Amino acid sequence: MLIGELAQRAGTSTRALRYYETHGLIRAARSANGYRVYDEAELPVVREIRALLAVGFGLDDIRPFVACLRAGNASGHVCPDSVAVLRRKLAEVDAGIDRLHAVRRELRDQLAHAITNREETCSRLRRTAR
Amino acid sequence: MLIGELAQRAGTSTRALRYYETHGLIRAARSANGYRVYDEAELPVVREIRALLAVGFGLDDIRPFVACLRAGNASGHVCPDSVAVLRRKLAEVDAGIDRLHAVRRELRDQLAHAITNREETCSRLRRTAR
DNA sequence: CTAGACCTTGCCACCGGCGTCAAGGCAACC
DNA sequence: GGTTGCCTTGACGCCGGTGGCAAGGTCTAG
Repeated sequence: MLIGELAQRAGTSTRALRYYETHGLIRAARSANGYRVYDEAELPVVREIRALLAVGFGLDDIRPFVACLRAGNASGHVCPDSVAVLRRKLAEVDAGIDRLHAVRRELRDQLAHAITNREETCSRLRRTAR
Repeated sequence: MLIGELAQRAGTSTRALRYYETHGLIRAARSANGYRVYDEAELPVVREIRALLAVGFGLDDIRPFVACLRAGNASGHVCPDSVAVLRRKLAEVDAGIDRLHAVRRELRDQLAHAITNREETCSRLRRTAR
């Protein structure tokens, strides 16, 4: 399988595949003319990468999942390193949610305050506009 | 007031202040030797910029708030344009929260699934490790 | 006079996951 | 042999808010 076919079957671009390779996530043999030749087993690896990227993982986070898949597991999630990353990401997401809630609260307060004070203060703006 | 003093009083760097200036957010007169000279009124403007940046606004979003402050309002939030930005940001934050909740759900499922299947699949990894 | 503490403009680096050329080689078909 | 369509490496762009450095001007205290 050449890079174009793998890209198409995995729903990504050849550019992305080369990028994953330079970062040690996928492997390719080379044919006589220098073309990358992929084993069928790379397809689930690429799909795993894409799925994890879509969830918000970085390439470094994804590495243990790939290693887990290569070790013969049906899922890349079942190995200790993967689980550790999953736990960490879950904590990060929780922190992100908390942060966004804090931001949301502040935005709501500011918005409420702005609307309450709109009448008295905007008269000044209207004078300026004239 | 020179740029160093303004930076210190606003809790930021001279580099940031020059950046804000190139993006039309703050203003400075020039002294005979070419130094930027800031009016006292720039201090609350810079503070507003910093506060909004900290909440996650981009410089473009901040512009209407600055204009509102310059129009003489005690708060930069009370003008229609600012309110529109606040509303938009609030919607964006809500969307972000929803997205993170979806990610969180998926992570929890994957984590649960990984732990459930750990025993049967990790034996294979242990064999590989030897 | 000199050291050092300001100030000036300008440009490169960063982060991350690519997109998008550029310039070229190789394969297959008409 | 020319066109088309694959492939190769390499390098720049992006986004946004800085940090940091270079090379220089300016002001002040000792």
